[in-house]
Amino acid sequence: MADETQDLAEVRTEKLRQIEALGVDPWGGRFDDTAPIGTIRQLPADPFDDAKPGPPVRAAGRVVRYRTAGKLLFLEIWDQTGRIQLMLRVNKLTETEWKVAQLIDLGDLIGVDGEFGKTRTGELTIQVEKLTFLTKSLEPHPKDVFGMGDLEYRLRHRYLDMIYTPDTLRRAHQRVKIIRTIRTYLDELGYLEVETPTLHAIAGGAAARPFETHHNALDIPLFLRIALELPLKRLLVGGIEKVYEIGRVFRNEGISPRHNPEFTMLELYQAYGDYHTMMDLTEGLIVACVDALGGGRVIPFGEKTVTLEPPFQRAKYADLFKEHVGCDMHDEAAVRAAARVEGEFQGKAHDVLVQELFEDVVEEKLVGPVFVYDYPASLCPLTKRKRSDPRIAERFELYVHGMELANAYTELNDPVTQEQTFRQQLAGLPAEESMAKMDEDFVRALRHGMPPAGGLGIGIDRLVMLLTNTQTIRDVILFPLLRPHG
RNA sequence: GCCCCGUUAGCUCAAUUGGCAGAGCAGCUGACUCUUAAUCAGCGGGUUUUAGGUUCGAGUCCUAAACGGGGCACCA
Repeated sequence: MADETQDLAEVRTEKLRQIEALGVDPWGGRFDDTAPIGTIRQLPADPFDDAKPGPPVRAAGRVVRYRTAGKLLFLEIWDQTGRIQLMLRVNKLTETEWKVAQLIDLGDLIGVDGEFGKTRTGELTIQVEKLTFLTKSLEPHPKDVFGMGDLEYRLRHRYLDMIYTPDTLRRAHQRVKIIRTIRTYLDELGYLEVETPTLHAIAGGAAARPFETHHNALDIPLFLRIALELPLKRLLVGGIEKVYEIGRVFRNEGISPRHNPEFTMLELYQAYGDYHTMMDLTEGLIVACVDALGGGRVIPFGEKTVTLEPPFQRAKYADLFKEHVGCDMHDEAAVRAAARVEGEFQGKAHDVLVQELFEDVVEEKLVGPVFVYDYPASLCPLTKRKRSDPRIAERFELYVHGMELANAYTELNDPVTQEQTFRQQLAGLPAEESMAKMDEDFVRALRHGMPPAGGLGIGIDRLVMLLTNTQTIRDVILFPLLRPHG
């Protein structure tokens, strides 16, 4: 049959026809009451002995190895809890089952009933008494065992990556565990989880280019949200005193190991709190996540190590600036001089230069975890100013190894100041780059009285990167954005 | 948007100075009732990402494009 050149997929299609010809459905069906392979492997295993059969088991999974030995056939099947070897013997199966077994390819899905035990060489094995074919794989799978090398191939075939790169599936499970831990933690503190719109008439709450779309019936432009902030604050006005949302936000910007155009944010707001409230909460939340993963509080991150042991360091922005840049952040002449040394563009507003110096000079030195607090006010249009120093906003960011993990404010609840900062362009920037867009409806909400509050945002993807020792955001998002490819 | 690098069999990778496009795994045929990265014997498998160019001759050199990676810009 194969004396002609045949595509690998054609060979599989031919086997599919042969399975059908044996009266077996190659696409399978309901197969109940299987045990996870990981559970089966925990059962007591004795060498096979027909006089003393081992425990009966039923399993299903994907065939990842196939070895023939004459009238014996060894397979391994995989499910997300593990792998196990199957032993098929010609005299234990029906003629049809044995013929079907000869037509199995790597990647096919099968179900088995049999006896659990050990082979002579000690391998945990199911000796198969009944073989149920569940699904034919018509495409060849990448080779097993050595893993997959090409990142593009892995990303474009994530389902294969999940099967053949164990870390990929492990990270997907850890991500779920982290998010579930966050929900449980906040729920127990009395926070109410809500869902707010992803389609916004004004893309506010952050400074980022939005994705644009259009609603046909209303004939209006709409934007995918770039932040969760403004709807959640309206809920504070409405009386939900502790509120949070975990949701997707969209920013029409560059892609990098730390940026995906759509990513998952946690934002939460607590009435009558402030940014110090949020520091304590952030610390508790992250430690709860670390503990949930069960790998201890000292975790590897790339070549480095992170110690997530509370209390985290807390450092004033101005002090760090003074320490690493070498001058007072409020000293305009000195800041300009320092900026010149760093090659920063002159003519920018003072606070912009301060922030650029901070990002260029200070950030990389922050090992963390460290709460950096008290930011230059003009960079923070949604943040309350310090009563004692209006140049300073009550904001913190949490840094770990130069990565921003969390961002929090004492929320600005003064509608007059809010309207001013919305109208005020950040000096030196054109209108479309303004940090915040005028949202009159939001200001109106504030005018009805928003309680003083603390607010917090955490980039979930980056948190998962940190806690799962992953160096690229593409590997904590199952389907990161790629350019479509034939 | 800019700069640098990569793309060879289903998968992972070789190919010297520009000189016959190869290996392992996977696949196919056969042997084998305890294998396990099985083994043994044999057989197939390629528009070297694409389109041009230079050359007697291009996987290799040149130009452009596609896709990807890293960096920059953007990302308060």
